[in-house]
Amino acid sequence: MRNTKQKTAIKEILERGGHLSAEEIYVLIKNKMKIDISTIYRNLNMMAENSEVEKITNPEGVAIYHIKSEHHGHLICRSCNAIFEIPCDLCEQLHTLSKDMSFVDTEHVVNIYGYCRNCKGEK
Amino acid sequence: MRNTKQKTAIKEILERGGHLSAEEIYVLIKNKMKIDISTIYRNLNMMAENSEVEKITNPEGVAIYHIKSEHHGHLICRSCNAIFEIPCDLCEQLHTLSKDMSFVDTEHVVNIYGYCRNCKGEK
DNA sequence: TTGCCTGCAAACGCTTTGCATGTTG
DNA sequence: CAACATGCAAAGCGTTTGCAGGCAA
Repeated sequence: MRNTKQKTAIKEILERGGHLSAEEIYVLIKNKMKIDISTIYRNLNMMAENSEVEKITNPEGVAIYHIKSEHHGHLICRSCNAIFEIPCDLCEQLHTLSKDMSFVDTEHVVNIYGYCRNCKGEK
Repeated sequence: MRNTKQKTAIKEILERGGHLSAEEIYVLIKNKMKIDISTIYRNLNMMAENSEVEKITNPEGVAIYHIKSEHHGHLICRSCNAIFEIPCDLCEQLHTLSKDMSFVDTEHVVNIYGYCRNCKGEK
């Protein structure tokens, strides 16, 4: 895997810690250098295969990327689409559940949907 | 919301208890009657708004529909894409977590990815 | 210099939408 | 009869892919 400035730019943005779509990353980078969104997808998918980043799907079906970190859950705001991380103390329980179903678990996702502190009033 | 045979057919299929994409529902119905896939999408989206069915997104980003039931989690097989339900005893904990973040939770999703009993050998 | 990476453009798959027609209540 | 649901076709959107040229090693 070769180093390019596009690749570096994508990593830098993700290392700020956000949860971003390819489109959002694209907008942030294209002001500063020439880049195509297909390059972003290609790099993100590679990084996901290398387990450098994690790919989740938001309620609208759009892929969201963020650097891989400790097991955690997501709070997803139905109003502004913000995603917050929450610590996940449930790993053991989920692993046990899987074993009960003779299922080999490689990963789990805990998503809580609702309204964040800023959007509470709206519904 | 008016009754039509297309609507009835969609409901009947979902009431068998599966987790299906619009395409899969379409294939099952079109052998028996004239139906267009847009009709299926329109009906599923209506039912989702009425909270009759639940809409989740599989790892490939495809919408999957199933009748709304007790809170539960999903075991999702990365090999054959089968989805199994698991009882969810975690509701209270998730609700507490949300409150700690001053987040108003309306719903949560617990997805465990891995390999089901049939596909275990493959990875 | 070699071969991986990029930009560009086109294709792809899932989902939605506009419109004329058919069906329900 | 009026309102709504349907089929059809086309558009929309996020994502992927083929290809020729460019750049890193």
